Amino acid sequence: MIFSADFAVATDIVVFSILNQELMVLLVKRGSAPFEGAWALPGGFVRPNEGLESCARRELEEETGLSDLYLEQLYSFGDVDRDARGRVLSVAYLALMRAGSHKATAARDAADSQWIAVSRLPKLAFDHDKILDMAGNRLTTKIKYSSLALQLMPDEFTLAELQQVHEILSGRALDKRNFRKQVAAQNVVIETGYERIAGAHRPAALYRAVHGRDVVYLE
Amino acid sequence: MIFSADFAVATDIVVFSILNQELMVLLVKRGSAPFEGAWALPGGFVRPNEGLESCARRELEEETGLSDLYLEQLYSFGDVDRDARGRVLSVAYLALMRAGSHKATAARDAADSQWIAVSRLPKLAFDHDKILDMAGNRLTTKIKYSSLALQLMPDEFTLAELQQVHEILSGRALDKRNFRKQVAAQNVVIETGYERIAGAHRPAALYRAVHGRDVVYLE
DNA sequence: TCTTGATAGTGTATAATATACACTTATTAG
DNA sequence: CTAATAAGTGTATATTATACACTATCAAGA
Repeated sequence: MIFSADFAVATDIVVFSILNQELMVLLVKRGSAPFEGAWALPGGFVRPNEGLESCARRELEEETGLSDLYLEQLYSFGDVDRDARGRVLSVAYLALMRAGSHKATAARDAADSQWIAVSRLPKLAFDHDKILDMAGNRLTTKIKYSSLALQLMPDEFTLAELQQVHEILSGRALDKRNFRKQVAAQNVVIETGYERIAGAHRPAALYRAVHGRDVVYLE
Repeated sequence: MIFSADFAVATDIVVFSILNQELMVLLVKRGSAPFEGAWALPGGFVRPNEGLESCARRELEEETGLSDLYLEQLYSFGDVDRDARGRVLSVAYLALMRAGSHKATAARDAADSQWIAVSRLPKLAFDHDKILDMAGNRLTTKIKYSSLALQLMPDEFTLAELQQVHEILSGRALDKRNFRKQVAAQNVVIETGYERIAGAHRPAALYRAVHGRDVVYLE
């Protein structure tokens, strides 16, 4: 070996989801030092024969019971002193969970994993504040030029629900008619033909993502 | 140590520059196995007490004699089999060199480093083709919504020169008057007050980047 | 010194896109 | 059958993007 192999490599995952009109992130409570008892991003060390994204998916499944999420690589954090135990490089991932599948979180050691509103975050372990901040920025900027927001929606959804998600992420109210015109022009959703009847009012048409779980870029 | 520390971490740098109206990338010829004699991206292993970006800058200086470039992290490549010698994670960086400083490249072991036109690339070592491809995409998309292209310009430049760079990167001709209106509206360049006299024609006003070596995002 | 050739520099009209804005429709509950 | 609630729709205006052609300044050379 002509090179030194003395890094540990980990993945950390920032999982966002919308719950009760709020942007939530999934955190785990650390069970051991360092930062024992503190909140941290789910994640863990990459195994010798495991790819980076595979590691992220496995750690998510193990620590939080979640599987089958949208996942994209975010950034790598490799400051010399970011982990007191040694030299640890973390490859951070941004993950999005479809609304309505929150029950899965209750699986396994769920007592130690919890959805927390991004607007009410505790101080996190390691440099996880920085990672989460970068993930939030990626999310809010990328919804403007891609179909990323659809990854937060259930398989079928109404346009009013999609608009709400955009409003939560952009932090401002959107005009209903203009929003619908834009969505129609983007060709990323299509009517399923079914309707949702939900109360004493006109039923809403249901839509689904044209490109399934792929993210497309809008011209 | 409660975790396995058996990764080698490297940085690889995709340095772009414009030379004679062409987009060029700086490659080095490998002097040892694996891929001995093949072209590769400059880069090398991160030292125990060295940050990722510091490593990228040091390797660039050592292998190509270049310093003081614009640098941004691109993506991390960690496939299990990407290096036959062992498990190597590479953090790739995108670097841009200001035009007119090419002489620096002739320094040191320059025989083994060379600017090659992106349109006439050889097959590269490792997964460096993939890395270079991703860097090219980042560059060409990002110039549309940021002041990134200014990092390819010398300290002082004319608007015609800036337009040429945009035309090379976007691959299409731009209208002179519209280009100048856009540039003026972006507030990222300012006249220096000097002119460049270059031949039997009206001299061109010289401009410089308002934000120096920082990249700003255009609304 | 006058003509030619070369690049710098400038404005306007039209098309396309984005924004602001209010009423009608379908349904359930009482 | 009336009231309440959310779904669904179009148009006029403002803003932004595009297409397009001539004048200005200089150096070289006749």
